[in-house]
Formats: sequence, structure tokens, C-alpha cells
Amino acid sequence: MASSELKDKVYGELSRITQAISNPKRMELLDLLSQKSWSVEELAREINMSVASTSQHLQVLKVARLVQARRQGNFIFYQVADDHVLRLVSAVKDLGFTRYAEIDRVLQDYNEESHSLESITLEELMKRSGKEKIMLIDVRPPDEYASGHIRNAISIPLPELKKRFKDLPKDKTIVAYCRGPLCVMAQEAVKFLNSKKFKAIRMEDGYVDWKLKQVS
Amino acid sequence: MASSELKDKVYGELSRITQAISNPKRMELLDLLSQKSWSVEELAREINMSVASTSQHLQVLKVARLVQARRQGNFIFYQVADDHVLRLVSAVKDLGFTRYAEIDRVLQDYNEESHSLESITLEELMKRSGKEKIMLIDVRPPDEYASGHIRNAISIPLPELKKRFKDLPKDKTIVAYCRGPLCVMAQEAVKFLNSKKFKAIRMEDGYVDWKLKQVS
DNA sequence: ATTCTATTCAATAACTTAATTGAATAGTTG
DNA sequence: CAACTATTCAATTAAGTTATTGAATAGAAT
Repeated sequence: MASSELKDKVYGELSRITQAISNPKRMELLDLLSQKSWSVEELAREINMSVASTSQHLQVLKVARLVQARRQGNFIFYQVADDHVLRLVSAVKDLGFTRYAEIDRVLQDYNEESHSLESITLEELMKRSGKEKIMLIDVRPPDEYASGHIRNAISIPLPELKKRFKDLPKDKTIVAYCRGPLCVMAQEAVKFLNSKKFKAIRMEDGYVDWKLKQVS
Repeated sequence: MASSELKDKVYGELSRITQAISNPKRMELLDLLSQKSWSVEELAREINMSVASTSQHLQVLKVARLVQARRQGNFIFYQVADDHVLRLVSAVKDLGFTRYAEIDRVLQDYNEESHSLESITLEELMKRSGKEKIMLIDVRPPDEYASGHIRNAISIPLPELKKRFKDLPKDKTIVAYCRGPLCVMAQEAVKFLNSKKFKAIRMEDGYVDWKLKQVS
């Protein structure tokens, strides 16, 4: 085989990956799958698409070996294949968020308040949690917490916050996180807690960001 | 704007990136551009494609803001926009190499000897260079060395090795690197040096891998 | 065994992407 | 400023991608 054929073969294989993530709906699927396993039906509802189309997109991701399927009862649950996939999705999002002012503008328009809320990054959290009293709460749905969460975070799903906020300490800073910057749950939690005179701040990074920092 | 429109907008923007890298030739271009700036003509020759087609691919990458163009004399030189792009390309390659046995097989078929050569990783190099006497040589063309190289590496382009090998020390381990695992230059260098009774080994990681480890 | 249900498959039509060609352009060089 | 040259543009054709629909399937549940 000539050298150019060799290169074509290699980049052809690599483009099986990039081809698979080239579609907006498939990026959305991968982003959802980064949090937990989902059935096809759930995913279809979440991304606003017919079950058949969703299934086809999942097939594409499966053939590229970015996701895996397993049956559980009547349902088939999909999940990301491994951390390399998380890293790839994360690299795309990092690039996108730093690059495209459009995304930020869209998000800001959607929720003016969100940007006025105090927020910290994962790194700041790490530093500060050594020095001061901080309580980290994960406000995502319980199944997502169960399938992985930041160490020492406790689960208080957003809908439960109104019942459980009284148990929270007033002398600690409460840091709330959810799926990531695109998710509004942590923001809602912080607004609510602040209205109840807690010292609450948001962290935009999510579990996946934390997880990826652990290994390296 | 409804929440679903918002999401569509966000993932639509992200897919401008993934769409741009979805093509094998464009992946190859990005990989080349990771090493240094290239003119359209040079790139066209390297990827075996007409200048017009190459230019069109570069336009796509430029619109997605993955690369930048600047004029220099009669030529227009392209370069990657920033480190986020390097990280993205690197994430794709990492995933590809670990995932697709096909790639490895293709490479192995192409050069049986390459896999029998002793080689080390970047991390091993870092560790060992504290303890033993190691000389690191960069065997890429001089312009690539000039546009960035691993700290403390000295430049000995492969074609010059036959003239200059006599100046190399026999009491140190010589580690040679080039563009990365797909590149054969370091391998050639190691084979040559070993035949001259030097203790030479290859490192498959390249400058880009090193650079990306510096920041994080 | 039969029913039920989540998922997948197949066919289609609208749309997008890609390589090729030859012409146009913009900017440098003499 | 005229000639030159690297790059880009535009038009075309072929190939690939996507959403939609309705039918098929595979496996679990009863």
C-alpha cells in the first residue's frame, strides 16, 4: 500500500468519528448520554424528535462505537462508550463556548438573571473547599446523581429543595451544580436559596467536567 | 424563545464545529496545520488534492473559525486558530487510535519493523530524563522545529542525520521524535542510529502532545 | 403461546456536501 | 502599471445525509 493510500485509510477511519458527531441532534444526544443511561423513548422526548429518527441517530453513534446499547426489560438503554467520548464532547463544547459569542448571547437573552448570579468554577471550588466551610449540592434528578456525582456532593433534586432547604446550614457557603452551563437547575436552586437568606452560589461546571479532571 | 429553540440554537452552533471536522481531508489538513503554517499550494500537494479543492476545504475550516489565514508575499499561509483546536483534534485522534484496531493494523502492515523498535511515551521520557542522561532530538524539517518544539530538544532534520550523527554522544540515550505516531521520520532516525551503535529509542508522541500537556 | 411494546428497518423525497473544471480576482513583483 | 501567480469563486454533476412514514421485529410479559 502506498503512503497516500495509508493516510487516506487512517483519516478515513478518524472521520468515522467526526462524521458521527457532525449532526446537531447527535451532539445533543451525546451530551445527554454524558449524564446517565437513557432509553430511546426518553431521549426522543428530550430532543423533540420521533422515536424512529432518534433510533437512527443512535445507530449512527453505535456504529462509530461512541455509544453502547444494553437491554433492560422492554427498554434498550444507551450509554456513552467510555471517557474518551466524554473528552471529545467536552473538547467540542469548550471550543464552541469560547469561540462563538452567539451561544453566549443566546443563553444570556434567554435568562437575563443567570449572568448576574454569583458563580464559581470547579477549580475555585477545589481551592476554597480546603479553606472555608462549603456544602456542595447536586440538584439534578436522583438517577443522574446515582449514575455519578462529584465527590462529597449531596443530592437534593430541585423539586425537593422546597421541602428540604430547612436542613441546610446557614453558616456554610452552599454551592449548587447541575448538568453544566446549559442547564438551569442549579441557577433556580441558587435563586431560591438566596431568597431564603442562605449564602448560595452556582458552579457552572458539572459532574462530567469534574470526572475528566480526576484521571489526568 | 422557547427552551427547545434555545437548545437547537446551541447545538446548531456546536455542530458548525463538528460539521467542519467531519470530512477526512479536513481532518488531515488540521493535523498538518497542527505542526506549522502552510500555504495552500503546499497543503494541496501534501494531501494529494487540487489546489481549488484544498482551498474550498480551507474555507470551510475558516468559516468555522478553526483556522486563520494570513498573507505573506504571494502566498497565503494557514494556521490553526488556537490551542482549543489542537485539543479537539487530539481528542479525535486519541479516540480513534484506541478504538479502531483497523488503524493500528493498517499502520503495522505498512511497516512491520516499526513495532519492533523500542519506544517510550512522553510521560516516561519526563520521568527518565530526571534520572539518566538523555538527549532529545527533533528530526522534523527545520521550519516545523522553528514553529515550536519540545523544550530542550535539539533539531537534527532526518536528511542531515547522516552528516551529523558523529557529533552525538554514545554515553547518552538518544530519544528521537517527529510529528507523531503516523510519522515515520523518528523511526528512520532510530534505525539508522542503532545501526551505528548508538543507544537510540523512539518517542511516538510529538510536539503537539507535549504542548497540550504544558498548559493543563 | 399469544399479546404487547419498544425499537429498528426500509423506502422515499428534500436537502446538503464534495470534486472537478475553468474563469475571475487580488495582490505582489519587476 | 503591466505581467504574473497564488488563491478563490461559480457552476455543474455525482454522491451522501436527513426526517418522515409505516411496516417489521425481537424480546418481555401475561
